[in-house]
Amino acid sequence: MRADRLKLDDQLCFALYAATNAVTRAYRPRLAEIGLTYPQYLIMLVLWQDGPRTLGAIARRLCLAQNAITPLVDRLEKAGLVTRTRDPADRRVITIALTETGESLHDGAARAQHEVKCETLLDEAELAALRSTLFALVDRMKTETGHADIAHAPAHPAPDLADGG
Amino acid sequence: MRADRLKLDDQLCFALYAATNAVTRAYRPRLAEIGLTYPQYLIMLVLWQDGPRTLGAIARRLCLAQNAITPLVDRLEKAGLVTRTRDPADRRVITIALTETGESLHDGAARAQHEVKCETLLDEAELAALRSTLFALVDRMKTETGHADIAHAPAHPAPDLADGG
DNA sequence: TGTGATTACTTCATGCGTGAGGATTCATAA
DNA sequence: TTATGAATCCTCACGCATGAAGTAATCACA
Repeated sequence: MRADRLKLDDQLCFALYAATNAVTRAYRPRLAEIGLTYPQYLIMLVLWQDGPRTLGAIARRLCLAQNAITPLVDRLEKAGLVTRTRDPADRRVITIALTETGESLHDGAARAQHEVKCETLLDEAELAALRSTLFALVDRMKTETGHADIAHAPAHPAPDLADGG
Repeated sequence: MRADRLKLDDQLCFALYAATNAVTRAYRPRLAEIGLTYPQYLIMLVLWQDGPRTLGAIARRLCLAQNAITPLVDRLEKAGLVTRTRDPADRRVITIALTETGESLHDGAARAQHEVKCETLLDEAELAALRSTLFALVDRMKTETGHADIAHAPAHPAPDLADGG
């Protein structure tokens, strides 16, 4: 075995992959209680925080391609959590807005988020540090790779020192 | 809008999710050149580093359920990169081993890994720090959640100060 | 006015990760 | 020997992310 051989535990990508899987797995059963999957929860987060948004705006916010969002919104719409409205001024655009039912799920989601945050055993400062390191990495990778669909998304703002599961 | 409202950019989970997606996207076209997807690359990493392993051992190493590994190995086998051998002593067990072709892909993978590592714009110390933070998080989440299939996997060793894309 | 490019969204095929369920094999002990 | 339980792997259905391709509406501009 050569010395310059790749090692799994040296890979940042694997650390990220495993950590993301672990956190998502922690969310799964808790979000299932309020009828959400994890990516659906991310869309709800955008709507809870920002209010009604177009499909493209949601995609850019989550650093995903639009065709990843379409079927998620389909399911949220079927579940009665959001509405799709075509903009009369520009009929290409579709605006996604929360229904009252969708709005009402916020507290249950906040409980799930709090529980997962506690499971990480990280304090607020550690959470904030890790978060900002990761968002900075995301911003660099975004401009480097130049993925057509998401390259022009705005950089992540420096988040304040609160929350974070 | 209430003050205790969930905010997307406060969520560690989203930072992880976005960072993992970004890094995986950076790998995708480079791994495609040698005919691998990203999860297939992870399996190859295990085999390059550890040598022949059972299907269950690979799953535990990658913190995944076995049924996630089966179809990956199917594709690697069809591509002629690995072989499946049933253990004659315990016929439940299937050992996965690299073929010469599979072995020969290491250098191309190392090149992809190096390029992605450079794209992160992190130096070795930063890479190592982030990696160990994330692996520590993984270990805590693993024991907390107690996912049946992966709970008893060995803890990640402290990785040395080399490499890491 | 009309032509071509662009934008916003959708559809489809492919590969992945999860949970539920099943088949085979092995270990243990009544 | 047979029954019980556990271990190992596979199959299937579902939801998600990507790339390629398509549709419809809008914009730029000659």
